[in-house]
Amino acid sequence: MSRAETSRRGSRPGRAGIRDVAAAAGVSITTVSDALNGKGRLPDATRRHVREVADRLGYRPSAAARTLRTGKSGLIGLTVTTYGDEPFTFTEFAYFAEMARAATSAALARGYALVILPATSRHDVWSNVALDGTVVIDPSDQDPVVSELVRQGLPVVSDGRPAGSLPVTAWVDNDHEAAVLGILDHLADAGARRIGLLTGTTTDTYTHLSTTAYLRWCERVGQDPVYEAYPAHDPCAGAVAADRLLARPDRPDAVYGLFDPNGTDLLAAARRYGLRVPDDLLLVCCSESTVYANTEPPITTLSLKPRRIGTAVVQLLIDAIEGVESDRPVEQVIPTELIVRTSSQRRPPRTTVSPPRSPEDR
Amino acid sequence: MSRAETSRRGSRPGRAGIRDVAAAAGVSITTVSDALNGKGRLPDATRRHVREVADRLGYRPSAAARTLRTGKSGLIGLTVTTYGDEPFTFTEFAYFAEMARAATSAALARGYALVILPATSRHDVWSNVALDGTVVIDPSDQDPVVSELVRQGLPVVSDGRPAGSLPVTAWVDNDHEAAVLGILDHLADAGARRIGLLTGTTTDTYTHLSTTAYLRWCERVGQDPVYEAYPAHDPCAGAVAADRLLARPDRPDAVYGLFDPNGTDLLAAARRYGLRVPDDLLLVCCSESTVYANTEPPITTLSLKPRRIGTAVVQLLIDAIEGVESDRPVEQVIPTELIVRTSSQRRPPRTTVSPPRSPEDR
DNA sequence: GTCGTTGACAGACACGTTTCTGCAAGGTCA
DNA sequence: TGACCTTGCAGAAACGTGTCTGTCAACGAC
Repeated sequence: MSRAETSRRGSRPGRAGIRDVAAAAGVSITTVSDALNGKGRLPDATRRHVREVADRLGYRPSAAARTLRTGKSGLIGLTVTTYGDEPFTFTEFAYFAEMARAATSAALARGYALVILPATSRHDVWSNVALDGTVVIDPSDQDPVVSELVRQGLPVVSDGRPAGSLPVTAWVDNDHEAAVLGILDHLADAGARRIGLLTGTTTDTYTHLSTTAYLRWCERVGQDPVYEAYPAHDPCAGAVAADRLLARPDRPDAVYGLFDPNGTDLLAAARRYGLRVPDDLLLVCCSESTVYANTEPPITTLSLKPRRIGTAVVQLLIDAIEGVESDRPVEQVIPTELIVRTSSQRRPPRTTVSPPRSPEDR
Repeated sequence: MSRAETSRRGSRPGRAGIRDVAAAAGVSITTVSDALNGKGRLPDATRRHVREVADRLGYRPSAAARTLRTGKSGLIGLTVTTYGDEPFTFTEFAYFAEMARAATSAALARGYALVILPATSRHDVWSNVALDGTVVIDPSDQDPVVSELVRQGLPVVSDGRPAGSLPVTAWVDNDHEAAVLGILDHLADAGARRIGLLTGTTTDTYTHLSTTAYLRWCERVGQDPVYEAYPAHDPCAGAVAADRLLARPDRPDAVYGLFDPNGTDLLAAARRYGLRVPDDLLLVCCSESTVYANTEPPITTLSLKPRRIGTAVVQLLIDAIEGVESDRPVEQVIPTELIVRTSSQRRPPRTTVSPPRSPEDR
């Protein structure tokens, strides 16, 4: 009687509130909440009745109100690095796309959604969204965003071992040094005498670790380093750097490229200089792209396993958010995979250059 | 005196509320809110003082509370299509990555953040996040998610002209029919006599429109259609389909591939059959990838301009959210760009197959 | 001297949930 | 038969903002 069926003045026609459901079902707000969330102690009949009424009214609980009350939003931030003017860039395209895809998928499977955020400290955007935690990709040393998030008590998991004393909750990374050493050994085994490196000028951990590992390997085997660096976010610069590397007087007979497009860049440069791959030049690059299976010749690639990384990062983050005591280590090293193709293998018996055969020959 | 300096029992050490700021500044909650949001009528001295105190306390307004109060969350959904088991997939990789990048960038520039959501109607995820509006990529006919969102009164902008009578707020798309016709004419001009198509088995609008345009073009010029279809989300199937297309007795002398990896797939298949590109086979594919500038030979590609599309979609959506009366049309057609490279041009004077020359020859 | 007007702020409510506390009815046991 | 527990549900207090309404002092005009 005293209950207001009109659910106050501001009742939007398209949005039914929990009060409307309670009124329509003839029960209290508490009962509706308990029935829909599977809490409290209610007989199944009441539970079913409330659910049926809620469905009929098309009731959707307000995410904002739930977040305000429970303190959990079900949202995870995904922070990506920024280069120069571009407010936001997916460098290492296929890597990031795959990683983001796996992360999104893993998050959704546990009921969370991902919010894409820039690494810049634009407070107005960061503070406008209620996050339960954040995934940070390759944070820089003393990253202010990470510090701020940690200060607020939010868990932060990073893709990439944090440099310095960045206080992240957990991290996942490849063993980049081991990967580079493995590739260099692989190339040396294939007969390379002077191995060159195509690297980046940026200061991220991946570039730094890989370059350092290369330099140390050179020192160990007594080879002079032969490398060219370029800003990795500029695709044209990569082609130029590949060209420079092969134009040097101390031209390498094998090259490892740290970034995704380096394979085609190096292949094109090799063609310009009349170098045959793999006869005159062995080639490996780090890439997640499948195009290298079908280039001429197919190019050996190093996969960083972004899907495993994306999945692992999100699992760790959600474990931390929910306070789950999982048996997952908080510092995970994901093994890389070297996909060996023609470009890094000298053909042991030198066959004639065979013209492609049509399937009828088989 | 009666004011509680301890800000109630549940005061988290890392989180200062608006009450704490008010108490520390010696003013009321109203004054703090007005000072920080630039409303009300306050002397500049008070405004500055409040801001200074808020900064000192590291005050960040609660996004959830603000959303609950104002009804605006500053979040935009980005819905991507789902294929089979994969809960979530970025097909047409580079296209989606570029589109998402541009959309994120445009949204951030206007103070919004993007949430990645699956097209499946998993209500638990959708209703857990407060959205101001949604971008839908290539919605299917009678998409239940779109209907539900519209029913809730949320604006929905689609990338791709909506099929049927889907009630979206606005849409942006390329003129796929014109693009296909342009490519077919381009290939015919280059001397193609029988043009084949590599297409998909999925029912999305892009595939449908492109295939239909191809069939109509064939009918008009009196050519028998020569095409192979495969599930676009399976990369291996693409290679097989490319092989099938070139193995047919009525082998085409030119092929257009609708999907990103088709270029390398077709190139590899052509090599297997001993077909030279472009001499024996003209090639064009739809792709945003830059690898086709450096393949041997470079492959002509059609760009759908995903960055312009991503930007336009977000601008339209935010205009609708904010009720801005912009002069932007609610149905936008973005022109495509054909990047003509070697693979679709017969060399007018038939030169000898020149071995790659080293730069010293120049 | 009183009355409207304006500036500067405070009190209180509402947003829509979740959840703690509590109450009545009915069953069980000493 | 009362003490006590369980069941089924209702009331009301938060969560942290934004904002409407109202108060108090100062001030000029009649």
